[in-house]
Amino acid sequence: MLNPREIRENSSFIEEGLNRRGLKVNLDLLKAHSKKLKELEQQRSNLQAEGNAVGKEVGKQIKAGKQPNGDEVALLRNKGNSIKTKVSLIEEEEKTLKKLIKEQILHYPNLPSSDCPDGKNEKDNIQIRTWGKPLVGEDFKEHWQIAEELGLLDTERSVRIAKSRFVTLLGQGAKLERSLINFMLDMHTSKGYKEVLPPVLVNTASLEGSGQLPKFAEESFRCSEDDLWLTPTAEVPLTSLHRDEIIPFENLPIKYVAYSPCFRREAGSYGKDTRGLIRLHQFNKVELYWFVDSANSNEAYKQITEDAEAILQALELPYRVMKLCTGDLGFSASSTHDLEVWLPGANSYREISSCSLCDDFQARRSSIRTKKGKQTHLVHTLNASGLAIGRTMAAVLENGQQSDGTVKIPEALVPYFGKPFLKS
RNA sequence: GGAGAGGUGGCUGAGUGGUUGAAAGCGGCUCCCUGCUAAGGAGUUACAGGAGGCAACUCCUGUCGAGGGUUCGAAUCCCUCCCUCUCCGCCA
Repeated sequence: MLNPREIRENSSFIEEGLNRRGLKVNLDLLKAHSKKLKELEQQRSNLQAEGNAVGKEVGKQIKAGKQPNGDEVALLRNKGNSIKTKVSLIEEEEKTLKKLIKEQILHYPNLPSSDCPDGKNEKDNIQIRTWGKPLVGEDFKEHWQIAEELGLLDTERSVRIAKSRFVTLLGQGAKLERSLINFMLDMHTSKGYKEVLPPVLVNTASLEGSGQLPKFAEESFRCSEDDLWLTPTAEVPLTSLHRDEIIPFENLPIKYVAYSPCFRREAGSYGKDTRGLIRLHQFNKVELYWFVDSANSNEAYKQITEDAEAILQALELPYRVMKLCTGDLGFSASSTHDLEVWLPGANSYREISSCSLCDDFQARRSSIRTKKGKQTHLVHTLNASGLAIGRTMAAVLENGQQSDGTVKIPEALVPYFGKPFLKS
């Protein structure tokens, strides 16, 4: 959430930031509303002070022996009543204004950080480094083909169970998925991340707190009978793990790693990536999440990205790191590095992790603060996929495929998978 | 699903209409005392918004699960909702 105070006092700065994201906004009206609200609040608070004094005076007089129904007390009562009427009128006005303001502010995304490159869409993203040597050639199969040939998954029967864009992993496929999850969790926990297994049904407040609501309701599955949604990413429950808390300063940074299934409706992506493991309504993901003091978030941003990259390196999967331009930035992020893994079968790089710095955007929405001395201030939050499991499996299959139809398992994964090759 | 109990500060727990943002205890912090430790003493210890001052800080308003209502005045009375706990039933 953008800072309401800043909107009031420095709206052009906010407008510029939103413009860089390609949002043409004029905050004049919002600013006027916000200023008006402050005025009303001040008026009301003055009246309330007056009313409190009247109340106290009545108490004093009755204690001093004045008749509760006597003239002097009645006069004060009248005064109290007239103040009350005025206050309730103002409160009504405040309420509508507040609602109006909140609705608008919740719809505005985070401001891009100053080092975030300007641009319209993913074509303007900037490659900042690459790792490994991409395999290039005509003969590489796509991962869904390999998976089918090796009997790792069943898409057709998954439609019977659920619908399209769901997958059932079988045999070695299921085991490969499980070994990837365990491998990633182990690697991250060994670096000081605390493992979390959160609820995957989350309430509206949680989705609002991390920025998925109110704007992206159509992207999430909702339980119609309850105030619960299927989480689209563990980022949601992890943010809300500390919602409405003041985290002791000495506890920062807090670093979590969570495995969770993720659910997305993928509205608007009909026809895209219809085969295989790339785009599903349900997929597994290991997520990294940091709560840090605002002074240390840039350093943390670098570290969390490297922690995600370490998995790709350990799995010997070539990748590149892209710095997202302002037009491609996610709603809550002020800066994002995408990790794109090389898929020789698809002959392209594919996003496998998104590492984002959210500054105080989620912290403000979720009211997550820390206290240094007597000063309470918002923390900064960061998140990174570490990694998306289905896409990692796709990458392992495509990069490890051999001419004889088997797949070589990366060495680091062998202790988890149990054998160095995948064959039918 | 049935029956009951309850939601107060970091925690335990008082408080049923009038300086109660809230007793007491525990915990935390600061200082004092003490050869060290233990014990002891004094003080301090919620959050949000706003006004004023360079600042230390001072002041105002709101907040005792949430929202309404009664009243000059509500943690305290009334209504609605939410949540938690216990017992029974059911169940992985």
